[in-house]
Amino acid sequence: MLTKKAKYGLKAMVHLAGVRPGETALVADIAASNQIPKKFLDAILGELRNAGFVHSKKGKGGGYMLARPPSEIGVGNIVRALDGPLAPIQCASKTVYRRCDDCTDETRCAVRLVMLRAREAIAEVLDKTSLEQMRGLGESGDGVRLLVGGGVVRQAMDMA
Amino acid sequence: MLTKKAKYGLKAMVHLAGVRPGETALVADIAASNQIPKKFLDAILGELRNAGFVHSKKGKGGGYMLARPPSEIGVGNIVRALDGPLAPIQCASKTVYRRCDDCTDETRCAVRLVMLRAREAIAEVLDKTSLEQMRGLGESGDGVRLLVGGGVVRQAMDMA
DNA sequence: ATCCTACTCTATAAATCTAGTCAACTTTGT
DNA sequence: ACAAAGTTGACTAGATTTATAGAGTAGGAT
Ligand code: FES
Ligand code: FES
Repeated sequence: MLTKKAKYGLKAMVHLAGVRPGETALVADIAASNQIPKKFLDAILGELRNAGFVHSKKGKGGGYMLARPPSEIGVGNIVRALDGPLAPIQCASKTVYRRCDDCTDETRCAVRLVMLRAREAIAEVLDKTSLEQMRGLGESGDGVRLLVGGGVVRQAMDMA
Repeated sequence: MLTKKAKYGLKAMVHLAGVRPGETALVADIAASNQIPKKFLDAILGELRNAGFVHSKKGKGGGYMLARPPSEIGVGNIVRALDGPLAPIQCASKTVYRRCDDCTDETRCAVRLVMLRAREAIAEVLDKTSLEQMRGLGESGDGVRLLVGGGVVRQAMDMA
């Protein structure tokens, strides 16, 4: 189960992907727009900054902005930065593998082998979806239309 | 991330799938074989019993046994019983859907739409794998060939 | 009767989620 | 140069869930 930290982080990133490039968004605004506890979002954006996903600027006119264009940011990596490995279990992770103390033969552990497949399935979805594509999902009329490639889409709008 | 409860539960179920039909396995034995804290496993098997996956018998010669043949038990349902919905986020669950308080328009929420796809991918793996098949994974020599005791099923394993 | 086994209840340590307070930095007005 | 206001950042703290341990209770076999 995704933690609220990751959920809020993703919502914030989607929000940031919606501001015009070069401009910043205030934590207070992001929090209000998405109904996220402000102080929690503070900490989350701090982690995303340390992980290199966003840049921050203090003082008047400050705020947060994406560090790279949203088409180059993978959803899976955002989740990894906030919630750790995608794999349901650490011994099935490819990025942050860690042995299970309680399994003697990892290569024949049924649980691990099933979860490896699950990890593959999750990564297939999350790592092949860019932040831009994810944002596009929410923009499309009724969520049925899929978008292809990284090229895209409508750029207008941002809620007031 | 799968909790340890589910991980231990799955290991216990695999163990139970390995005893001869009609016979029982002791909690102490399952715990020792799989290096699971006994008292925790006690509670886990209790939940699995309440969920109807296993039967228990007290007294000498007692223990636990599967309630149905392992080929009729889906791995996804075991996980659901212990850790709740497979979906990374509740609003993306099909079995235990619950609205997000913090999202105004659920049908256009980018986070939900992505997680809906993730849920689909996870369910595809976990719901189409039976306990028997999962156990078979651990039995096979190196994960490429897999034979299942009883009715032999050959199953190609894509990735590694 | 007594042994074996599942079951229940209570308790402790860690992680998660949320709020509050104050400190550090950056721009702007004078 | 200086003060003030706007903004992120860091530190503490309480409520809730997760993971584990201990002691003891209840039910069944011989
Ligand atoms: S090796 Fe990780 S669950 Fe068995
Ligand atoms: S509706 Fe659940 S995350 Fe938006």
